[in-house]
Amino acid sequence: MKEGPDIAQIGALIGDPARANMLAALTGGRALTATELAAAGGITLQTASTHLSKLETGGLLTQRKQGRHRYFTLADEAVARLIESMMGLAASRGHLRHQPGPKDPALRKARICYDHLAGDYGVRMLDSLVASGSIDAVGDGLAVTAKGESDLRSIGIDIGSLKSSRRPLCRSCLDWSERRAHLAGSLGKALLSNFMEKGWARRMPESRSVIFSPEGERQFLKLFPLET
Amino acid sequence: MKEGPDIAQIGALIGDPARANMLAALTGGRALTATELAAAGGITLQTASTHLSKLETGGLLTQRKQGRHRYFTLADEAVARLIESMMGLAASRGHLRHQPGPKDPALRKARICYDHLAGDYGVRMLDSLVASGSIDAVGDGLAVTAKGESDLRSIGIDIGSLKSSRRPLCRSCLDWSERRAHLAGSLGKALLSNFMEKGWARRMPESRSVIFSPEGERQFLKLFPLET
DNA sequence: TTCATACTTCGATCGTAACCGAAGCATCCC
DNA sequence: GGGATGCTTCGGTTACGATCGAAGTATGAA
Repeated sequence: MKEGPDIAQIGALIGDPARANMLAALTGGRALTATELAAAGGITLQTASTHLSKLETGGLLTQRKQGRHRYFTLADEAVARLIESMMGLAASRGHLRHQPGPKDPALRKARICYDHLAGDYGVRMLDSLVASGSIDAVGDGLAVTAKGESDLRSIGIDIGSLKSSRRPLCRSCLDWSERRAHLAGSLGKALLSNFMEKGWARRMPESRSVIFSPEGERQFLKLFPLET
Repeated sequence: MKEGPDIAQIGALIGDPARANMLAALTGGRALTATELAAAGGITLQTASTHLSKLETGGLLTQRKQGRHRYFTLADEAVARLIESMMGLAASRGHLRHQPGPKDPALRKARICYDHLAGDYGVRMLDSLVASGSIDAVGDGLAVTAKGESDLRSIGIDIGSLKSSRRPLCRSCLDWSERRAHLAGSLGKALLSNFMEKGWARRMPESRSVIFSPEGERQFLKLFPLET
């Protein structure tokens, strides 16, 4: 029975609460320093340091020195997907870190998932893109249609240049709060940065929440209507 | 930073080597007894018992009493997917339980992944189905075409009845040995059972290996040719 | 009933790893 | 240079959980 890859190492790395919290914080997509991650994990800097080196040698994180800071990121999009899918499973099994509180609503409405939009608004956006025929949903897979390509160009997104990257253009990502798919991949990322550049939305510091301005919200809801 | 689902619980469950081995064994899709799982985990029956109850209350396993036996299965296809994707990640990070040994080749060639065919043959089958136009690959998603529906019917698989199940018809599943996608979902399952009913292939006891008979292998390779 | 098998629960041991205080480097600023 | 900040390494404590022996419960067989 000693065959195949070793799941236990990765499981154990994620299995420690402090480390899990740090990883969850990094799902926000931002590179964070050791000190910030220590706070996220609820531990002292020394302890965080050893945890971080374990996560790095385990291949889940990469670090980048910048001056006297050390910035940590998830090693890979694959890691981000694993974390998100574990969140999905955990949510479906009722393993919650706390009961839904007052801070949750904003998070459920719109938040960052690695580098794209998640939560109610993320799900709505994908639904709307599919309903309008901009994106073709086949099974689990997503593809931009010709109509979608021109529609998206009109709001300032060039599909052609996105296609050239090695990263998949569209990918569906299971949303742990909505339990439905939202849009990941390079297009998901491009859309979110587009909103932020236009000033429609901005990130909250120290959190994964995404806040829409009143005008941005109006535009967003108009651009991605819900058909009833 | 106390927001969202608790990954650590699930990670910790998978993080113990004995439990990880038991879960990996269950990825074979068979229901296994506590005694068999104890052997798979390399531990005594008492220890296995406590592990199994933890896994069950954690929502990763379900058990079914049958006489004086207790049969355990993965709770869900979602759990199976998580385990497989962790295997993929572990393999890509070089976390191997042992160096490739003499027993590996059969496993790399064809093995069970929950309930469908994986390994070299699994990847080949999907490639061939896509190349022949039986399956449409859009991004990560897969869909059966009209041609595929009739082709598959001719080998004894009724897509119509599969569609009625709640489970997705096609799903791509990342193969940890080939690092490419193979076919999962109810169609993947149906194809494998079709091969076994025809006597083309059978499972090895105590292992995830799938062994093709000489005639079965001939037929399989003819049915799913590799275009060069 | 008696015995055997399959499994669980109890109790105790033991190892490992998480943790923090303190000290040690490295980098930046003045 | 001196002093601050960011992080790592060391050492020692502590706590949790994995482990197994032994005893207990349930099911089946004789």
